[in-house]
Amino acid sequence: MSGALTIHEAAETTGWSPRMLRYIERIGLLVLRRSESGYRLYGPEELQRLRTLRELLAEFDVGLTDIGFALRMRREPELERAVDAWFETEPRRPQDVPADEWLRWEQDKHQKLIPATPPTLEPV
Amino acid sequence: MSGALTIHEAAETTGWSPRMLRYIERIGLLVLRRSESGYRLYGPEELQRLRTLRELLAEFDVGLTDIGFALRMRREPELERAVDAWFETEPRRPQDVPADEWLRWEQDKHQKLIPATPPTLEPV
DNA sequence: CGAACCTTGACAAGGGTTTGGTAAGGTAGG
DNA sequence: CCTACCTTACCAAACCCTTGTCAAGGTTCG
Repeated sequence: MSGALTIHEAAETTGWSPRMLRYIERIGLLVLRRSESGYRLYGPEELQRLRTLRELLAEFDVGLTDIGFALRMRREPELERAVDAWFETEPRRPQDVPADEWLRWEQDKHQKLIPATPPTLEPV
Repeated sequence: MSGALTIHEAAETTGWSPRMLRYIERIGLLVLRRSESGYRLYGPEELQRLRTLRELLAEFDVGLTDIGFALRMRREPELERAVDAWFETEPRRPQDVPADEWLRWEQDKHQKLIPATPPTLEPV
């Protein structure tokens, strides 16, 4: 086999395990070409996306299912519209929420889960 | 208390349990006013959003955490940008990728391919 | 005052997610 | 032909999400 990498080679250069590479394909985050005999083929584009995905998850402390949901919203415009509509109904104005209360919530939320990344949030 | 409902009353008219109403607030999906003594106050807008949220989850079979992630993307533009960027199939230039990898890719470009299975998936 | 609310915090059970491992069988290439 | 890879399918441990419930204490109001 020449050219594209097989799953173990892809695992080495991307930092994912072969098991996770199959999982990532299974949840729809990456569509892979297959060789005639059914082997997954990882080209440079796929490898780069896998590396970027890794950084994305680490940097923002999100999970694969989160990205899976983002994908679902992109694929299902109805879903995206429904979610957008839900967020836009009756936007609560900032002065409705005391600033210190809001800050306290965000601190609590992150102090257990995300030690590394500070929220950097703006009052909407 | 000026017309707003307390948590048990809100639970009855929205179909959520009091426990879940607190949970929904905790994950940031709803910001509630509080009475002087700290009681959560549910006004007509909150009640409507809670009903809509219920329908949203049921209709599309998504979870509260999914909506929580959508909320995070709205609050953290960096995250949204990163996710959007990942989904873009960016045009791949050779310098994005190690030279030998690119070479192997070029050599393999015309290999016969088996189309990937459509990304619609059953749960594992 | 006392009943019936409310608050936060904690424990827990059931189910889904994540990730690895292993097994049975097909494929690639020296 | 042999070895090392690949495939799918299943079992499993560790974790997280969902949801209920209970405890200790504050509030409302008859």
